[in-house]
Amino acid sequence: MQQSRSQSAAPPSDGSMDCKQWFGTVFTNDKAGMGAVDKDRIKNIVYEMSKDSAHFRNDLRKQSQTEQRVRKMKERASALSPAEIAGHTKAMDMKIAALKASADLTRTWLHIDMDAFFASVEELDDPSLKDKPMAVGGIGMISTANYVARKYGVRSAMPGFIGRRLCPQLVFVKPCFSKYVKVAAATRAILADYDPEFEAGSLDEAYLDVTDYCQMHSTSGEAVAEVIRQRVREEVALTCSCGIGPNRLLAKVASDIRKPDGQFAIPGNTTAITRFIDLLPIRKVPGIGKVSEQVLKAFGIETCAGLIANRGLLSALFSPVSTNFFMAVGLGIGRTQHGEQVEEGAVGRKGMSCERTFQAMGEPAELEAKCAELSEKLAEDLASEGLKGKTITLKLKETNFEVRTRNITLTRHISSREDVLHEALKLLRAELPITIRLMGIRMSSFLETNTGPGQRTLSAFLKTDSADSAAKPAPPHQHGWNQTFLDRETRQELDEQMQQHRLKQKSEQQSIKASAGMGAVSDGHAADATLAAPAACRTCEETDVDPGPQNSHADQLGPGKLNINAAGCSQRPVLQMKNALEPCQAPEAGSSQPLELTLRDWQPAAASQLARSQDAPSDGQQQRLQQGTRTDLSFLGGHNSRGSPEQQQDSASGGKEIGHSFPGDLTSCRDVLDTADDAGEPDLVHAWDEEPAGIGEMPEEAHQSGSQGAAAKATPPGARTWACQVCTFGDNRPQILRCSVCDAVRGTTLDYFMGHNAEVSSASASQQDAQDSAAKAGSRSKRPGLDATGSKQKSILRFFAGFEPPAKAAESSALAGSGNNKALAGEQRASSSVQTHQQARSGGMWERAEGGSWLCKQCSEDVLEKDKSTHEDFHIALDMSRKQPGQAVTKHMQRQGSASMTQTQRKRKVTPSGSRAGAEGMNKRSVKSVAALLRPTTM
DNA sequence: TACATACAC
DNA sequence: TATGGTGTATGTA
Ligand SMILES: Nc1ccn([C@H]2C[C@H](O)[C@@H](COP(=O)(O)OP(=O)(O)OP(=O)(O)O)O2)c(=O)n1
Ligand SMILES: [Mg+2]
Ligand SMILES: [Mg+2]
Ligand SMILES: [Mg+2]
Repeated sequence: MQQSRSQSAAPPSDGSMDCKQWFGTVFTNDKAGMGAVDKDRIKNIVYEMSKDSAHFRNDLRKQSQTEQRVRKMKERASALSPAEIAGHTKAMDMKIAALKASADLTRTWLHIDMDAFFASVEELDDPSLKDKPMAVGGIGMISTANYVARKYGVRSAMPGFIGRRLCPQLVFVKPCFSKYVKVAAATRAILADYDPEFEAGSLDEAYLDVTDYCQMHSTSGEAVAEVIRQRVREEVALTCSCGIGPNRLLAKVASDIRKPDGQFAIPGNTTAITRFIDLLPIRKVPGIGKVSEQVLKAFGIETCAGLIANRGLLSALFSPVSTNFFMAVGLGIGRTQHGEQVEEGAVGRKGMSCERTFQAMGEPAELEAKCAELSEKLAEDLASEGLKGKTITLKLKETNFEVRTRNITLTRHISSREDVLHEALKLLRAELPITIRLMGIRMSSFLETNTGPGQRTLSAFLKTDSADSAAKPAPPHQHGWNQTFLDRETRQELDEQMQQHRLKQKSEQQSIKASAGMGAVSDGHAADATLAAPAACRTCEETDVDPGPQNSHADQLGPGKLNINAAGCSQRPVLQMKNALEPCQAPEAGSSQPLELTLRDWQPAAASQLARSQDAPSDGQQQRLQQGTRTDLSFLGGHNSRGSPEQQQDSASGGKEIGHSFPGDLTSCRDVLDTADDAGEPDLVHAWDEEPAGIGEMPEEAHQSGSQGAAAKATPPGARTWACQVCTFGDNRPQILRCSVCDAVRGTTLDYFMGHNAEVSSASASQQDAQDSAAKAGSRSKRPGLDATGSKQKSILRFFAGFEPPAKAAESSALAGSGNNKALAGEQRASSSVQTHQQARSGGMWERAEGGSWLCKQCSEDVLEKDKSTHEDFHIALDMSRKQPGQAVTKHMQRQGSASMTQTQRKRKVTPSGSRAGAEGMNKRSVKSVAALLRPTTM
């Protein structure tokens, strides 16, 4: 059948092009802020600087492969008979009909994406960068650039030296993930007010289903977007862009249209959707990247209308998965549900890896040493999550940039450094001799621990148990369980238990609340009386509560709920970095310092309160802090870098929706769409590139609160910080914390961590712990709006991967990733609960036992040195569950009054953004990245 | 299961 | 001189 719609006229080409011409597409494709750039100039500069490099030759190699692929497809296409095409078209018509029938246009989704995120955060620290072209990264790699720099063609993933050539005045700033994580946390705290179940796609973006919110408040998605952007501007001092649409795909694509600092809505009617999607360049679709774009263009498909118009051809040439994806995209249909939550004890991730780029090496001894380093690091990460896998993959990138992966699947699951190294070395030796610039090790095929079908889970046990008696469930150790409790699996169960406990308490408390009013609040305060002055909490009570969010999430996290935030309930934002960071680690090489983040404070009232607090630094102090920090880190310039975390996200699977049947028959779905109803004619503006508006200015006062003690507390060299396992485990959890007392949703993992770091003096290690653990996740795979799968990811972060040795300057990689948890581990500290935690940890809870182990004074358990931290976390969690019978929260107090926050979200399966799976209701998501960004710009 | 690719941030 | 790190999905064998 004929396509009723015509694709944009793109002369089908043979897919090949002149070398230079093709290369010109590198870094010149559409990107926000690049509308006015001189693409030819960029093309020439990039080409000239790259043409003799190994990297460029690798690009050519890949390009020729793509061309080859296109040639084959063309051959197949020309061999198709008209009948075959007709058959495929018919099939697609049916598929389209099914998609339409299952489409749900009644939801309202928002996709929020921060503008030039890393760069904007750096501008907060140093406002003088605002009007200068600036890039976050290093001479080796740029993570992102501010909009001023984008005018010169500088952009993400571009080598710094090319950026510098494009713009000689380009200022380089090393990435500092911890700052980005904090800012992201602050932003998310705001988002949670509109959809407590929002899904973070990465550190800088999130999907919100505001359907319920809109209904409840009789408002529209656009209005909500305006409010959110305004709040982000005021409370976080950054601008973001928002896309509003009936599904995730459309919201995601829309968020890029008015960027920066803008929003764009696609109404939920077929007319509007069709108009929008038809003209949308395919490359704008998440999941369609450089290669897919090139292939599709070879068939004359440049905009999404072409996906439908050429449905028969696409069906004949592409796999069903891709074809379905293309049809959904062409119809503007995407997921309309949040990702599904990960089952309790299930291993969410599919794999975990560690890789590093370094100066080329080929010496076996060196290679093996590198392998050992990676094994160690990976083993640590695996241990941090209690994972054991049986497939080890060794990744080698030759000096010509060709990548080789070799893997082996064992019959048993392993996790130790020794075992990992042993297997990795075998894989490595089989490849010798070889000279490489990168090595990586990945573990996958994880052992699913717990919760087997026939296995009775601890939570189930407790549930039953507690249900039978009025007594609160006894803490695990009181049940006579031994130290196996400290194992990760067991901890997961403990987590469940805590959740159940909390749930129960919550319901109890709610009834109490109903009859006693503030009683609960008082109780909460009382619990922590020693730490804080309740007075400050008063303001909280006025905070209005959003019922929805609350009950849906308050209990998710188990123990995690601690509170955090030192600032006091009245101060909204969580951030307050005051004590923040202590760098979790050592000096990173070059990264801009973590401490600076001055997260602002929010409202005037809060500001005044802050001013009073002893921690609140004056503006002057703050500046000094910042400067100091910078200076301190300057020495980094050289070698290692380390990274920090970023964040992650999730997604889930799609479900089916309710049907919308369209009139008529589908022979020509497109026609149906065309004539389909609808009112509201949105004026869709297809102005993909807006002029870069500058980044929003912030009110001076927004820069007040700050970190104060931060700088002061430098972590002693060699000091190692530990992440609170209790709070950490459950990766992927979105980090929102809700104050059980006042219901304010503010904190985040960061805040969280703020209070949980404890230093362990000596200890070995690498401080990378923190970073490492941070998030690693971030994957992406599926086509964003649509995907379907769901896997989880962790998040991660780490960064600074950089170069090692010889190169004096290392670069670090910062990347973006998503992930949340651990990453931050080391960073901050907050005032309140922090102390509690620190006491728990460091305080005299340990006594030397014979044999080198330790005796826990609280439970008399004999614990090994390596398990101390976990054990401490166990007590913390226990403590919390007891104190807070009422609800999720644990405390609400603190010195100047802090709010207790309860973590709100839980992990979800993550479907990468570009997954093609599940055409209609797919899910997906996550990310991360890092960057090598850091090489010193010294050159 | 093994490997390479594509994609996302 | 110089081009990142982590993760998921997909296609093919
Ligand atoms: N290849 C990439 C892409 C992105 N990032 C990091 C830096 C970005 O600031 C952040 C968010 O990515 P975005 O794609 O959202 O880009 P920006 O936020 O920088 O810019 P925009 O205003 O276009 O959203 O992720 C990265 O490290 N490496
Ligand atoms: Mg962004
Ligand atoms: Mg983004
Ligand atoms: Mg795309």
